[in-house]
Amino acid sequence: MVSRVQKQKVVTPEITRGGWVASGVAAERRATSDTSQTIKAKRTRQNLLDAARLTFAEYGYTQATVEQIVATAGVARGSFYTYFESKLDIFRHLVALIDKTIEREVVSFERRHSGNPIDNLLISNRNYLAVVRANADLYRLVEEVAAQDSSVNEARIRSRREHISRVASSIRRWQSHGLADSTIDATTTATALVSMLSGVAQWLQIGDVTISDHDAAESLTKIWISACGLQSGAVLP
Amino acid sequence: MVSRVQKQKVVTPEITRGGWVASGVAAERRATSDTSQTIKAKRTRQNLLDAARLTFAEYGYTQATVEQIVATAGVARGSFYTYFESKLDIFRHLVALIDKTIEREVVSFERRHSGNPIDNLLISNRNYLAVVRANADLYRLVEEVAAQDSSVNEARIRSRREHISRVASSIRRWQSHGLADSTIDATTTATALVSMLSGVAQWLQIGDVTISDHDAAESLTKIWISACGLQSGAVLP
Amino acid sequence: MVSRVQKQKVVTPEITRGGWVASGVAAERRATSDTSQTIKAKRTRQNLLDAARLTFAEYGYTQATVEQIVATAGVARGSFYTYFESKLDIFRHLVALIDKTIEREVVSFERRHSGNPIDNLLISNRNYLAVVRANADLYRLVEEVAAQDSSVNEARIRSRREHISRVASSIRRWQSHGLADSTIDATTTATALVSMLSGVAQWLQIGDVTISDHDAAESLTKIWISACGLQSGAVLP
Amino acid sequence: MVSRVQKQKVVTPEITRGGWVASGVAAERRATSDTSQTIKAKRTRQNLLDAARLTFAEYGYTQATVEQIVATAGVARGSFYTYFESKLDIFRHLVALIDKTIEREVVSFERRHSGNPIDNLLISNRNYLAVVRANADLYRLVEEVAAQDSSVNEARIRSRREHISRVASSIRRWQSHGLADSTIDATTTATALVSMLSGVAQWLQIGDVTISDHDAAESLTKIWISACGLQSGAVLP
DNA sequence: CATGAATGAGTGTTCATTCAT
DNA sequence: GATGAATGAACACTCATTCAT
Repeated sequence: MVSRVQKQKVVTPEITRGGWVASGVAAERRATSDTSQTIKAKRTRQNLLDAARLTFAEYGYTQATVEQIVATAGVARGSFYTYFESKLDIFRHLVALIDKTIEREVVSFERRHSGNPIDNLLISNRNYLAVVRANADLYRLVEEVAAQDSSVNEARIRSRREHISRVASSIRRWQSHGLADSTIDATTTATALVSMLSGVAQWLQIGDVTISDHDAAESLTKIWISACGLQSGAVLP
Repeated sequence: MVSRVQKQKVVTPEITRGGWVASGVAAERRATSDTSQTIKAKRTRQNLLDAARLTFAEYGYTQATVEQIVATAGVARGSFYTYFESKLDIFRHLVALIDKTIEREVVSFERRHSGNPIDNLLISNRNYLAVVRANADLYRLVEEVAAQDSSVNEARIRSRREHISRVASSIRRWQSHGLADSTIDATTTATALVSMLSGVAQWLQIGDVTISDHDAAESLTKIWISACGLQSGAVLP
Repeated sequence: MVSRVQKQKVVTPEITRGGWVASGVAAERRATSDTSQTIKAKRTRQNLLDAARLTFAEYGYTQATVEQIVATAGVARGSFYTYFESKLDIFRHLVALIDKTIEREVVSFERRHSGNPIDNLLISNRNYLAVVRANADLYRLVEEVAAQDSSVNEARIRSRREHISRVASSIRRWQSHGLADSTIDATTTATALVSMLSGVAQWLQIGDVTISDHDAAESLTKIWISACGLQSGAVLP
Repeated sequence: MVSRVQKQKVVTPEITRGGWVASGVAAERRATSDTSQTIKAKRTRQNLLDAARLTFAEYGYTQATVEQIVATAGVARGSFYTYFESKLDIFRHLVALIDKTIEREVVSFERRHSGNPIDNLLISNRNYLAVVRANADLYRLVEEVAAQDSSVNEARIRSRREHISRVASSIRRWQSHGLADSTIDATTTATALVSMLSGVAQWLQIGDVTISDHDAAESLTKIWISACGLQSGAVLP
């Protein structure tokens, strides 16, 4: 599958590193702008990111226009392309920021090989819910853009796969230490639990639900524990 | 008096019994087409639905064009509007067909008040996975379109809410018969389990996973059982 | 929330200070273009106005296409919408220019409270015929567009009503100074005379008539004088 | 200038009697339907004419659709073309009916060579106002269609020219009998008076005016008399 | 570096007219 | 003669992207 979102006006595409490369003067500037960023430039770039986020959140990816973004950012239309290749590009940058947050807030706890598994689980679930809720506006859009662009779609799938994989590892670790039910299939269970976690996280935003993050994390973790047959007092060495 | 010069493309939505009503010339034809449909007309309509499904599946909603749909269906461009108001309209018709299937294949088992709850659960979960898998192409698109159209978005939310509500009812029924853990919150648990179910269902399609529907249904049902503290031998009167 | 999928071509008119306000991307550009206009921009805009006039004159409003206009102007299709909301919008701009001319060339003489009424009348009638003849191509189209768009229709009616009203005032002023027949009804007579004036003005263009503007103005003024019973030597103080 | 309204789908035009000729099965039926009209056919045809009139009056010519007409008439879409060549064709038939009425109600009085000229004038003016008022809905549309179709435009011009010509003849006849001012130019005066008459007639409809037909006819005739210098007691032999 | 005018391919939708049934 | 499904040319309008100034 090839990205179809950026089809407009791409006249002479040149392949590099498996993707499209921009041409034109703004592109040349972008190439250098990574290294030499004045303070003002950084601020403009950030303004655009903030504006894009607001605009995407309000109108969705497809309906949002570059014009709206630059108007919100208070810069000229052409300046957008000084900092970002395309509408899709700025969206990917936005999503990348969330991924970093997840890595920082959640993954470290999932991976923690020591301490009380249940405590770690509760913390990571709680943080996950918090991060997703804080970025709910963008999360929804990932689904939208994934349907339109293969690179975003693949990134989304990869991210989910890694999440499942990390959770499956944890389960196997627990099993190997006799802390979890050894009869369950780690991958299948991880798939179910990750689906549950992210599904609930998103539903909390859009469903207008009365469940608090705190209660949700408690309940999810309880289900998680019973699904894995985790021993409550267990501690990893 | 209202300006009529700019009538082209101006959609004047009028609400009736909770839906949209068509306006314009083709609309007048459509209005009567429900009652008096030639065999040929029915065939053309079905061709368009099939073609739309294929096209949407391949290109996504946004990228798919009416032109592609009619080309696939082998009819003239204008014929599309003899049967459907718009691209969005045909999409909604497509989705409505799935909803009917779900109602038929799944809901009846969820609602079943008698028999072995676990057996009913396994059947309904299995059917749900099958239906979603069979319609995975469209399911993905619902997310995409929901981001662009409020009516689809609301339908999606309503559908999810009802699903959760049905499951919560089941849990409460089990609890009242002493078959399930009475300490869990029915709604929260139902939210988690429904999220898990639909999350897994979709992931099975897009994740290129090796888990079979059968194994997935088994595992999900097991988690479901343990989450609710369902007694394995239990039978509703 | 409102459906956003069908946004293409959906015109969402919002009333402000008695006019239409633009929406959409090009509209945002247009909004500011009044204040900050490059020389190049001004030229392009004028090119479009000129081209539109030629195209409308040759093909009529309905039959003229934006494509023809931009081809004549030598600009890209999209540029049209940088400067004008729609085909109707550019038409209204064109008509507004004539209205200004009429105001400048004719109304001032009608309103003149001093001097020889007959001289003022002759001048204003002569100028009116000249202005209408010079803009005959557009005047015809106003009738066409008025049948299709209420705002143009209302503007046309308002304009005529004001014209009649101005003439009726003149007649009353003459009557109050004893210069005109006091038995005639000012409004009815004004209606007749204005109808005559504008009717003749248009007929001179389309009727392929041999009457010169000069003779026409003389004759019309003579009829006007006799209809009002104006004293030939009369002078307003 | 060539008619541009009927441009759609005219594939193989054949010229006859200076116009376009229809092709296709409906056309063949039309060819014979003039001679062999069953009662039912006549009724259907009349229904279509009535429906077209209502539809045109409400939506204007351009905005009215054949679909609306047939829906109002309660016949099938295809049946329209059994009776009329095109949308334009039915419009011309409608206009022709008015022309006949004018001929019957007005022209005979204008042409009357005997009796009191002033009485004849008053009657013909009164009738003219009445006829135009009764057909005001269509009269407006003639202007609209004339801008789009040369045949209607030419018919309109011819009609006006004949009107002026008839009035000019009357004036000359009066002059030759010493009943009217011999110094005025008959054609120029006729042009002015006819413009006044038809201008007022239309304005009475659209201007939301309080002047009654009766008063209008009186005033117009008075102006007419003074413009021609008609002797009040004069009688043609 | 910023600007904003210019671009033009692309899209959904309309509707007069035809013609198989 | 009636029907109404099918047709397809035509059109207004959008907006991501480019590039001269």
